[in-house]
Amino acid sequence: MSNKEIAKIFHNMALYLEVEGVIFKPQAYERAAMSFDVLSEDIREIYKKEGIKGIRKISGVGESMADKIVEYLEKGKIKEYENFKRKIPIDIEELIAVEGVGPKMIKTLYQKLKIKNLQDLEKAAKSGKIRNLPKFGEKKEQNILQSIEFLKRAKGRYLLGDILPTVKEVIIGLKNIKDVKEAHVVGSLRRMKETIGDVDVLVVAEKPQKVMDYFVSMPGIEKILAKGATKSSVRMSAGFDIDIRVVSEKSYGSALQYFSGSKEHNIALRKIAISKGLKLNEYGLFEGVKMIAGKSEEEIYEKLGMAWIPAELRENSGEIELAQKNKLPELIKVSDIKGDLHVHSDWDGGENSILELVESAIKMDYQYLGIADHTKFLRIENGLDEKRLRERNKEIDKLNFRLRQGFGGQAKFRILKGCEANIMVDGSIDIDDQALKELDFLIAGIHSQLKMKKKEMTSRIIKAMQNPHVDIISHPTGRILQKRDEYEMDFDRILRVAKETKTVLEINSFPLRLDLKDINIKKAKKAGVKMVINTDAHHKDSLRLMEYGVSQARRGWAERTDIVNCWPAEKMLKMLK
DNA sequence: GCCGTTTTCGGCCCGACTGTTTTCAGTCG
Repeated sequence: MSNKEIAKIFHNMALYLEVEGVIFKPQAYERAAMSFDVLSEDIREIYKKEGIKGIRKISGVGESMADKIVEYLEKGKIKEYENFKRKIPIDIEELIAVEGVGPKMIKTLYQKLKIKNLQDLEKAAKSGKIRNLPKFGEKKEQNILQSIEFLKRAKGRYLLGDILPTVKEVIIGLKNIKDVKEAHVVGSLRRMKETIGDVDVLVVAEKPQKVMDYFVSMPGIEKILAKGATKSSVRMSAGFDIDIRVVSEKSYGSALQYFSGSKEHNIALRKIAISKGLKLNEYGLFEGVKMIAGKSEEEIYEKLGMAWIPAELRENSGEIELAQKNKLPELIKVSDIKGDLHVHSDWDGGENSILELVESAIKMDYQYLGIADHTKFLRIENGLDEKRLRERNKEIDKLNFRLRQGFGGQAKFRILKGCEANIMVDGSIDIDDQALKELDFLIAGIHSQLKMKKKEMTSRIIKAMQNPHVDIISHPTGRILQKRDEYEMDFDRILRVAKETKTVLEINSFPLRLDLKDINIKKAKKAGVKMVINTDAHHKDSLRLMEYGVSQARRGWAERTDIVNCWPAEKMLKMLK
């Protein structure tokens, strides 16, 4: 997919321009990069079909950017971008990832201390050179070091949401090869972990050579790391590695099982095998030298005396014991989702009109869509005040009326009136009670003052949950993957109050958030707290991100009873305050 | 560099917070 590559180049162009101190252009490039990111059609295909005219139609792309895209598609590089890289030989992406460091600081750091990358920055900070720079001080130096520590922990891992779309295409490509019988992703990606180290793919094929030839010549490859007869490895231009292995049909199940992990799960399984006088490895399940299972995963788990276990559960955290008793949870699926309750329209900072969002939701077979625009505190997102909120509600009423007519008078699809209000420092909500009463549901979330002490932050959220209008807490722990940790808070206490006040906690599907995370979902389920899986989409195409939230819910053992947007609309609305 | 129900030029989401200042620049969302 060329979209991600082009988005990245434009994003980097924006960064270079910002370091240069150019005004307005960076935002233009950033906006275009975001368009590419959410575009459902491949830019290369658009160009093939409609030429440069089609490119110009992409939102935020004008004459100059369209030329640059064509230049990239035809020649593989953009001259102006290459010039930037030469002129400013800094790893801006790496440095900007440090929280508290922005374009201006990067410029100063380069000019005064020749800092080009994270390593240089850490060295300078550790030797106390940063504090003496103008506008810098000891505190800033400390913050930089702290932030670098966080980044280091995340290094070498990639977001599930960045990897999965590419790997899905790889699997489709492999399955298209004649005589390929099976192709499946394994490893942490199959278990849908929120971040992935590298990708492993398993293939069954008559002629492994053909598979290897195809694999090392796929689009999007940066370099071939190894090419063998049945095992190869490539690095994608997005940075991550994909390993492929061709296995025999009779060992496919055991190879799937073995390479899917987790390590802990597999160790536990092998111990069970030993206790039954058997041996389990990637080639099969053996009784002495006789292979008694291996073709499918199901037969391996069966012979080990348990039910087949969904990959998301394989962490050796109780799933094996339940599988032995045949009492595994019935995990939710994407197809169980009946609607999305956290979608931003163009009434706030979203990209699409309510109607456009609704059309996408209907295509996804949803029964309802909850519009949750920001409220007035978030000026940057053009948050709604009481007056504009009412105007928006009127539009929703009109659309609902039209929808009923379209469905012959039946309410087959409905738009729900909501908003994502802000939880202020004292736990209050940034908008009038009267306006809140007119909504179908209210989400409240924290968007400022993230660094409060544990006790204060806990009380702040608790106070919000005790508000009789607050139905849902959005992205409850506030983490941003690979950037910042959860807020300091007493999560167990928050769960108790959520249960008491019947407040629903959100599982935010945005790939950078995935908040609640798997462990917290499991805790919430255990505490009897209900959850909702939302996308937080700011664009109609982002409604598809639902898959990521569902995957984390599955990792957290969630069943249909735990997730309110798996319920029919009426039942869900009755549950909300 | 993009965009247009104030249209081919002149705008461009903007307030809060932090750390460093002694009146504000830089970052964040």
